[in-house]
Amino acid sequence: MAIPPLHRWDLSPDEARSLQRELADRVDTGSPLGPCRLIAAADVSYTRGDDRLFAAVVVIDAETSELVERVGLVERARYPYVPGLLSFREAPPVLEAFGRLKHRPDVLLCDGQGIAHPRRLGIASHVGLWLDLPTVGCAKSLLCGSYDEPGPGRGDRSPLIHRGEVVGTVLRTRDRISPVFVSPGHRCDAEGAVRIVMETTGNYRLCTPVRMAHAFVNELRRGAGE
DNA sequence: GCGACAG
DNA sequence: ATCTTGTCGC
Repeated sequence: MAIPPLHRWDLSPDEARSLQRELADRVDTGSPLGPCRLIAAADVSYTRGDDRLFAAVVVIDAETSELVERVGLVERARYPYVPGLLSFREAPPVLEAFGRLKHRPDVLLCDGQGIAHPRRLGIASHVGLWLDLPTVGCAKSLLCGSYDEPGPGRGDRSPLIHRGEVVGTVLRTRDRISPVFVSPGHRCDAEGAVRIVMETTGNYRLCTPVRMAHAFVNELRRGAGE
């Protein structure tokens, strides 16, 4: 099924930021996340010398934790990395890869922020709007906002606040390990975002779907060049 | 003006 | 993200 284009991607940084403010109004972070049988995750990696970009989307069966399907691709980066504009660089290839899936996942976990973004449109939210699919932002580091250090145990959390708003959750996925930054992408609330991440996290800091996407994307780099 | 800044 | 050596710990 083809993805209906929401907008162009070749925008100047100023135009991109303006568009983010408009799109942010369409993001739904009030709906609870329903049952998730098929969980997808996306990740992107680059090579150093050239401008090649590798993207991957994996689909995992929530019950068995087994890989159901995966799609990977290589293409030229068309946008530079600009803090706050990550989706303009990574979303296009992720959407392309997602579009080649045979299955329709119940949720997509993205490596990056959801609404925990200066203009409330991190890559997870942006991709969620394009796909009209529940998405969750799973970032390894902070982009904006402040928080109190969460407790030391797995499951301990602390709200991430930006300009007086709760934009996400700083979540400890493993005892005594640095927390991750979870935020709703689209069609999902804060509770649902934390729930899906906790349910898919094993003995590693990052949840299984994201780890599998990361492993696959690196596997692609190996067999396609570097 | 200064510092911060997902991947 | 990528580069890069050793090192601490299960």
